Amino acid sequence: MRGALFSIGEMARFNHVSIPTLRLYDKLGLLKPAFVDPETGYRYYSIHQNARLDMIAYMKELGMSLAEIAQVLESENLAQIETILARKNEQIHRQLIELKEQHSAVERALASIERYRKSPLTGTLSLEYIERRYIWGIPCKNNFYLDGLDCYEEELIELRRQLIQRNIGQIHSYSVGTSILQDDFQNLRFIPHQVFIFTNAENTQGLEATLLDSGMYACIYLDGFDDEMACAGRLLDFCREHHFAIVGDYLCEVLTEFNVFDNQKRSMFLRLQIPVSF
Amino acid sequence: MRGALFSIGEMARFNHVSIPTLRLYDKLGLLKPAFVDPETGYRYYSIHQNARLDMIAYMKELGMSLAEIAQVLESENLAQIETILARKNEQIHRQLIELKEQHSAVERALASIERYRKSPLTGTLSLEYIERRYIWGIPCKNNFYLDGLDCYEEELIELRRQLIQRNIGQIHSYSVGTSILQDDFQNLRFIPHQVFIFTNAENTQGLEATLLDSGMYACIYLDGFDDEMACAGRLLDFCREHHFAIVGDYLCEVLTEFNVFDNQKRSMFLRLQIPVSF
DNA sequence: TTTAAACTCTATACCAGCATCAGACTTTTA
DNA sequence: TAAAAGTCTGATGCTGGTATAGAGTTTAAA
Repeated sequence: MRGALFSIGEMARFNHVSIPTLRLYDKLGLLKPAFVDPETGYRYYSIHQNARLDMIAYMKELGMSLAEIAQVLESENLAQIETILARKNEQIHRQLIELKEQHSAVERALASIERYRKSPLTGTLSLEYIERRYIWGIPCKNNFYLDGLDCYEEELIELRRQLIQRNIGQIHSYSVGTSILQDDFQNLRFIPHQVFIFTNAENTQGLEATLLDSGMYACIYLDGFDDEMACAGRLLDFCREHHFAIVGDYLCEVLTEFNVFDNQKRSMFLRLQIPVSF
Repeated sequence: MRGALFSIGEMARFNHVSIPTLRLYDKLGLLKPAFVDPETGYRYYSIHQNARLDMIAYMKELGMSLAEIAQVLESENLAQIETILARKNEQIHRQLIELKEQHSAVERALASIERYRKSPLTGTLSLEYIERRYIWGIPCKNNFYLDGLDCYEEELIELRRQLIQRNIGQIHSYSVGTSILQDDFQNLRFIPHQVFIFTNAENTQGLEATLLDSGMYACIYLDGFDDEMACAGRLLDFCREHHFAIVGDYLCEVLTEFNVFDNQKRSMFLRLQIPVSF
């Protein structure tokens, strides 16, 4: 037992921490060695100091920072530990929520890629039943059909600004869309009405989201905004050929964004939609 | 619009990031400005680059590191995103489990302090009903009753080692105890039998924990190991006076450890227990 | 046109909780 | 007695930025 004193390496092994960690704790005053050789500076620890190291490890497990731990160890105040623990509890709660959101974001991202893989080819026309959705957005100030993508970006900037103002930070967790009023669309007047995010009833804290009821939609898939107007025209033709009655506004839904690979322009996969009845 | 180019400050405002962040992204190659004035070094961004910044923010929300993001942006490979996302999903899962454990550890700590507050004074004898518990431990090699606290520390080191070997790292989340065989105890032979942790059926992955059935226990509370033998003696007397039949091994349970305030010795609050029947 | 205000540049340090060196010294083992 | 293993101090790096300092640039008002 050599007088019940251990070298730093032994102490590290016993307590399953690293040597630099012990040196750090020494420097921070969390755990001073029981004895330091004044000649060589070698650190020697007593076996009793395991207890202190246990306590440090425990507090670390509770998620406390070394500074907090040092504070507690110094103040020797039980009530303060309780305060810190209560605070830590709240923090864990927040982290838990954040992590869950992250998790669902990742799931959505994976689903989105999957969906892109299985989506029909660009230009495909279809008639689909779409479940009820909610949207929240702002009116468009510019006409990006006339003035190009720059204006669309400006609308997005404004939408983001407003969302952040309402404490809905994570715009990326939602998919974006734009609309044209029914009447305008039926006459092929490409005048943007709204730019919005799709949301669900749950996460509309503070937002008065608009309900889009479930129903049949005439749809066309395409990648990129460039062909939107042409495709929208085809979609209208499609409706007329089959004598579908248009019963609502035109929607352009961004299914997946792949602006990863291009720092010049957004490249997206879109689904244009018109609600119809028969 | 000045040719659709923005200064770094404007870009930062539009996208709700800080200027240093943009500079960092530039340096890391995540987002190079569309134009850099070769004379002044001023950065100018195109409005189209919002999309790229969106994507970066999105990937950050998914919990990816900047290095990972750079990798994806460089490789331009969709399959790789999927790989990274899947990996991230696992990581989130692990973090979630960890966080939940942390949470319950904090709760236990708070409960433990509460319990300490409400525990009887040291030396109090009592007869208590204790719910069923599980323990897992190792035989004692040394007699810490004879050889002092140092030997107890050695046992703890070994217990910890074995637990870590079995992937039960967080010993601090459990409370510790020691036992003496019934026969030894009844003859006041202080020969440690086991050192163990209290656990519950759920988290005994891989451990064959021993069941301690519910029942009545004669108990005595005390703070610190120093008086354990004396108190154990009083406990035995207590049983004999009241004609309790001892029906199992003697247990010494560490209710709360306050090794915070003392780097020389552990200071604990203990409950000595003997299962009895009438 | 001048001047002041606002902006931007680079470079550096800082945060936590260590890990990982380098270069010099000490202890233990063969 | 020499070699191997251990330890010392001090510096540097990691992440995702923030916050400085000191110098230069752009923009707006006077």
